[in-house]
Formats: sequence, structure tokens, C-alpha cells
Amino acid sequence: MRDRERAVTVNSGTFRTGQGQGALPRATRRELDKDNPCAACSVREMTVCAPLDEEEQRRLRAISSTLKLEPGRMVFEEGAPAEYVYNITSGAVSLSKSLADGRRQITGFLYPGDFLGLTHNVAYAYTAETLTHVCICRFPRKKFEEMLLALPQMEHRLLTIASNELATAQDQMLLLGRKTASERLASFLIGLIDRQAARGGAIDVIDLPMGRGEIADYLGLTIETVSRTFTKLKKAGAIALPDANSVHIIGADRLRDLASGG
Amino acid sequence: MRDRERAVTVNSGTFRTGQGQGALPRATRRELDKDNPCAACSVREMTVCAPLDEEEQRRLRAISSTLKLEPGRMVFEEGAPAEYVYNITSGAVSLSKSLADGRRQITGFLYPGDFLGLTHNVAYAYTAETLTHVCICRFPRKKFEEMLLALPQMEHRLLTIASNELATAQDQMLLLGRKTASERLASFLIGLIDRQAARGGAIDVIDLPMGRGEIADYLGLTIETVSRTFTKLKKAGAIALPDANSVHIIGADRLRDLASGG
DNA sequence: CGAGTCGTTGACGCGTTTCAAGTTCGGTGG
DNA sequence: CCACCGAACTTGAAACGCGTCAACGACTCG
Repeated sequence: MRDRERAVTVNSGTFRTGQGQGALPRATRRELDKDNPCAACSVREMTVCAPLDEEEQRRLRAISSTLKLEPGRMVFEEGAPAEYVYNITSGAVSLSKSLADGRRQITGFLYPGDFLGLTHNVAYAYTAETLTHVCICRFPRKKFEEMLLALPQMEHRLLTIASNELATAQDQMLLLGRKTASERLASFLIGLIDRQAARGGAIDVIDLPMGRGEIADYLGLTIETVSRTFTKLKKAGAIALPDANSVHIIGADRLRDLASGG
Repeated sequence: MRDRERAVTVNSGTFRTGQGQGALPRATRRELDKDNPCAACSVREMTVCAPLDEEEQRRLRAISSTLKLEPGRMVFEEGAPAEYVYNITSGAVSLSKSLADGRRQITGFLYPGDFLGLTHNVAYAYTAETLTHVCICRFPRKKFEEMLLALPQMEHRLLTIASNELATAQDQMLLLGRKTASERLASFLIGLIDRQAARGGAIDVIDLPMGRGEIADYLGLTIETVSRTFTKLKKAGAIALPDANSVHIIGADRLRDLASGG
């Protein structure tokens, strides 16, 4: 039942295969960070809720290495030994969990400044894949944890981060368990806008680094339903779609009402 | 659309009204902890991942007070000022978020030893309600946070807890976004069994402290679908239902296969 | 024994999924 | 410069799983 065989097919290109190859299906699309030379890929971008002090920066830099990844690459896979902790410098990453038959749930999209791979288990609990060109800082987990022992205020910040992520996860559970397709998409767009606004970005234009498939897997819908719902919101005058990866917010209030179940 | 008016009706008894009254709908059902006198309701039950040392116990006891609550009472409500942190000594509690029209999503069930109300925001992000008679330790949040500053290893444990909760939340997102009704119920039962087993309890009998409505709101289904799915699993020989609040696990392997999408 | 709550079951409806074409668009090569 | 190609997106029609509505039984309590 459901989209089993089909999902396997859809995902086989990037999900099931290893890390070094793949068709890079979205490699040529317009990138948010295409012009970012990523030369200064450094821990300076890592804020951990508040700017790092000199001591913290120094210690982090001492154990970090920098990676550049193309779109559609796996950073790490669910179940693999959790040997590194990562922090995104530029680009966007998806986190996902999958069932054996290929059904996939994206649990979050990460942007610059976000951590991934923070876990207290031996293995990663989810798969992380790049959506765009990504520049990322990598820390050996063991050294990272040793550092935390010496910097308790750093651990306090991580707790704040985890606490916020937990709140976001609970919002997403409400979305997945109880919202209609229109409400889900509206919530998604409002979430992106609010995130952008909090970082000082635009409040009425969104550039989507992910495709319809990723949005569908994030919202617990199918590609077709996401597409239909975009059209519906467009016809209702709440948004405009100059192209598939850009959204203009026209009726922000209407979207917010929708997102909260109005 | 959906179950709006209806859910409002269902919830109006306990959800919308305040803390001191209500019909206590499940007050007379068999309770897991009915015979627990709760006289020794103390921080001794609080393990925070590892047993507390003497210093920690002493400090916690100094700022804690004890509450006893009947079934169906609200501990705190989504949006209320987050003035206290709680730890359950006995009984079971549900955490939930709701939309304006009454649609509700339960994000978790808590048992003895679990914390609730841990947040880094000014307001609680969810509502906490008792499912059974509950004995609970309460700590003024401000004092609790002061204590954390002095006990960094305590904060480390809270980070471990938050990290585990986050992993559980991601599993639940996969459930809500991608699993069928049978898979959801199987996952729920397996989760309860594993939790019991980890605490040294039975591995084939579950006593459900929650009703069908709570299970439905946890699994993103309706009461009717939960009931039908219980019947389906019973007819398939995977479980037996001596009464509505007891489940005997007969085909644990079959349930596990179902839960993971087989 | 009547009233209320909770759980179960049946019939039907609907929103989303499934299946199947189309369409658009960027890249490629003639 | 344009035909061609594949990937991604869109759109339509039909199927289906779950929600909705309604009735009924089991149980508790006053």
C-alpha cells in the first residue's frame, strides 16, 4: 500500500546509493549560495545561539576541518557510526528518516549556523543530504565532546538549541498529525518567512532550496498534492510563483490564519 | 473540514476549562498506581539518566514541593508562563498541542522519572494533562536554573535527555507523516513494550493508562480508526484485548515488522 | 433503572494518493 | 539557432484509506 515501489524508484538515485556518486539532479538549478566562494568557511559563522568568545573560537578551529559538497550528496546516513559533528557554513541540508520500503520523512531543513550530527548515541539517527552546494565544518565527535567538558557554557547553549529543536519538532508533529494539505503548506511557507525575517532577510520573497519532492517528504504529502496545493494558494491570491523555486508572499495574514488552522 | 466542531465538544470538558474542576472522565478506571500511597513522593525517584548523587538530591529537595493530581487535570497549559519545572514520581501524563478549532496532537506520554516543563522560553509550548492519579515534584524554574549553573554535570544529563527526546520526536514524525494506521498502532504498542522492558517490566502485557481518544490524538488518527485497528490486530492474532485498557502481545515479531513498515 | 462515558461497529463521504499524461525549462549537440 | 532530451513540475481521472456520522453495547455511578 501507499507509495512503496514508487518511492524506492524515486529515491534510488540519491538515497540508497553511497556517498561518492549520483546524478546530482539539482546541481544546475539556481543556488542561493552559488556565488559564495566559501573560501572563508570557518567557525566564525558558528554562533551557537550567541556569538562565540575567542577561547571558544580558538578551540573549535583547532579541531575543525572544512568540507565542500555538491547538491544531492549524503553527509551521513542513518545508522552509520556517529564519528563527526557538523556545522553548516553555507547552503542547505535536509535531515530524513526512511522506512525499509523507501517511504521517507524529512524531519528538518538546516541552514547556515545549524548543527547536525549531535547525538548521544553511537549511530546517527537520521540521514543528512545536501540540497545545494554546501560548505560545512566538521569536528571529530570525541574531540568535540572533550571540548564541551571544558566549556560548560557551550553545553548550556547546546541545551538551548536542543530545547528549541524539540519545540519545532512538536509543532511539526501537530502539522503532520492534524493539519490539512493547505494548512501544511501555509505553515511551511510561514516558517521559512519567519526564519528569514529572524535573520534579517526578506519578508515577502522565498527562494526554495529544495524541490517539490523534499517539500512533500517534509509535509507528509505526495509531490502531486504539494503541487496542487501550491496552485490552490496561487489561485486564492495568497502567493505568487514566478518560478517553481520562488514564492512571493502576497497574503501573509491569510497564510498565517491557514497555518494555525483558521 | 475535518473534526473541528466535534473535537471542540470532546475536549471542552478538560481541555478548555481551568485547572480546578472538570468531569474527571477517567477517574474511576483501573489505575496503574492506584495503590501507590505517594507518601514518599520525593526527588529520590528522579534519576535524570543516572542516579543523582547526594549533593544533587539535597539541592533538588531544597527547592521542590510535591503535588498530587487526579486524572484528567491540567498540570499547565500551552502558552501559560513557564514558572515551574516538574518531574513525575508516579502516574502518567500527556503532552499536547492544539489548533484553535480543537484539533489536538499529543506529542508524548510521560511516566515516572520524566521531566516536563523544561523550556528556554517564557511560556510553555504545550499543555500537560494527567491521565491517571499522578504524584509530581515541582521546582520553581528560576531556582532550578540557578541550580543548573552550579551543577554542570546535571545540565549535561539534561542535554542527554533532550537529545533522546529529539530522536523520539523524529521517529514520531516518520510515524505521523508516512505510516499507515496499522503501522502506527503497532509502533505505539512496540514503543510501550520496549519502554516497559527497559524498566524491567513485563514484555508481553501492556496496561494502557490512556483512552482511545488519547491514543488517536497521539497517532494522528480518529478514535474510530484506532478502535478498528485494534480489532484488526486482534483478528490477525498479533494481540489480545482482555479489556479495553489491557493489551497482550502475542505476535511481537509481526508487530515489529509492521511497525517498521514491513 | 436512567444517565453519562467509553469503546465498537457499520455505512458513507471526502481528501489525499495513485496512476497517467502533459507541460515547462535548462542543457546539449547538431 | 533550434531540435532534442531528461528532470522537474503540473494537471486530470480514478481508487482508496481514513474520517465522518450514526447506532449500539458495556460499564459505572447516582
